[in-house]
Amino acid sequence: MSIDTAKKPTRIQQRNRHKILDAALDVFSAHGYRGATLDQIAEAAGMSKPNILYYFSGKEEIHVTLLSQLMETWLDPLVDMDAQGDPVTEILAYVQRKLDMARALPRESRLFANEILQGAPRMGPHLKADLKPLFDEKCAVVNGWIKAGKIAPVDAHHLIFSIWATTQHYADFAAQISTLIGSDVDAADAHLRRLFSSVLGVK
Amino acid sequence: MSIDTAKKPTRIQQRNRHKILDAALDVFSAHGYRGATLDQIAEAAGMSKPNILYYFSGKEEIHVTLLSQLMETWLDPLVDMDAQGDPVTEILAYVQRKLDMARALPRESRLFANEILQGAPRMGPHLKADLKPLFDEKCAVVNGWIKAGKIAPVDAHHLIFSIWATTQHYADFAAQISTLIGSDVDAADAHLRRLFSSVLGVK
DNA sequence: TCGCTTTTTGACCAATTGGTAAATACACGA
DNA sequence: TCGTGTATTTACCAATTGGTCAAAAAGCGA
Repeated sequence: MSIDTAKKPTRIQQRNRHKILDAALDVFSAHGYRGATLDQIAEAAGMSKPNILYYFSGKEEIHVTLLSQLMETWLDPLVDMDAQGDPVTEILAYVQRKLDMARALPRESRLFANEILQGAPRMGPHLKADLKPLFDEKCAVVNGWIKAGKIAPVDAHHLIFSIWATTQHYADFAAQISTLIGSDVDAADAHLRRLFSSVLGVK
Repeated sequence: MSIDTAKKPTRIQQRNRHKILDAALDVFSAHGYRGATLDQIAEAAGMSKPNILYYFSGKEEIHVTLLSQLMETWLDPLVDMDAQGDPVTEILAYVQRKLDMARALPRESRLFANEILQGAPRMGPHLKADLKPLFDEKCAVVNGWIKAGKIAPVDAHHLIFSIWATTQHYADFAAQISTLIGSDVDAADAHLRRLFSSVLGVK
């Protein structure tokens, strides 16, 4: 019986699919979609290539599965930004959550960056369907805070872009950063806190 | 006679090498090193694959040539930051130059981002040899400005990282940005000016 | 233990890839 | 116009790649 016919997955299936996805995340995030090979993934997973293809219908399905899973956790920090909370606190907490996530999940960050760099060929729909509504909603929240005089009049779109750029930079450009400075973890936190609190109008 | 034996290059050689590098920049920046194929480059250049290999010894040499050429122009905006000028003016002008460059040379930005994302396998030496000294020098300049009380006490390292991240983001993540907002060019300029001037202590 | 399903593998394949060899077409100074 | 080095192409190759198939192995309920 084929695997995807809506039966409850075996414990072996769960474990192996997870092993494959973890190995694939290593390989895809390091080499990009085209640069990754099924043989690399198979070796990293400690399984044979045909066995990989027993659990996934092909290379692309593995990649798409990773991107879909990623999209969920990737949006969480922004989802949690609360329109009812204190604006500056909320925004700075969002920055911190993004930074923590980039540090905890650097492979996911690079997988995402790779996909976007290449024009989001496999994630365009996801961006429009999942990210855009959330982005618009939170921009509206920020603009509401501005109109209420709670924060300085920044451009909401570009404020969020700046937060994404500066936080993900530490994961995506780690190779560059590590050749320029020894890892200086707390300094990044403090710097970004200072950067964004000052633009929001905190004295 | 082989090409690289230190004879002056023919006009045809110059033109074709340039055509190849331009085509390769298209392909490499869109697909990454491993994802790019010589056939794609050949087609984009309007030449046959063996003819490409008549001008370059292989795929890797094309890529390395592009990265070397890029490194020069890539550092220019930072080189021009003048320790003798007005600190805030100098830093904001640097931000603007980086932003202009990301807009004028998005392919180069993505080529660079691709290389760093994958751990800088072909550019590690360049980073240490060219980028690091310049980076250290300019960090010292910024720290000098801070000690002189000319700007607020920011972390020089992370300030520069933030400038790189926010400016290059517009080139590297263009696919994402264009699905979230219609291109809003001037707003990015104004936003980054506000962001960095506020953190530098400008009221 | 038996019998059936799930899981795993070794052998294989067609397409693509980076690269080569040799022959041909071309430019251009004498 | 001719001859020599330059430029280009056609035909090809070995290695790699994503993927298939049938057979073997391993689980597992009865």
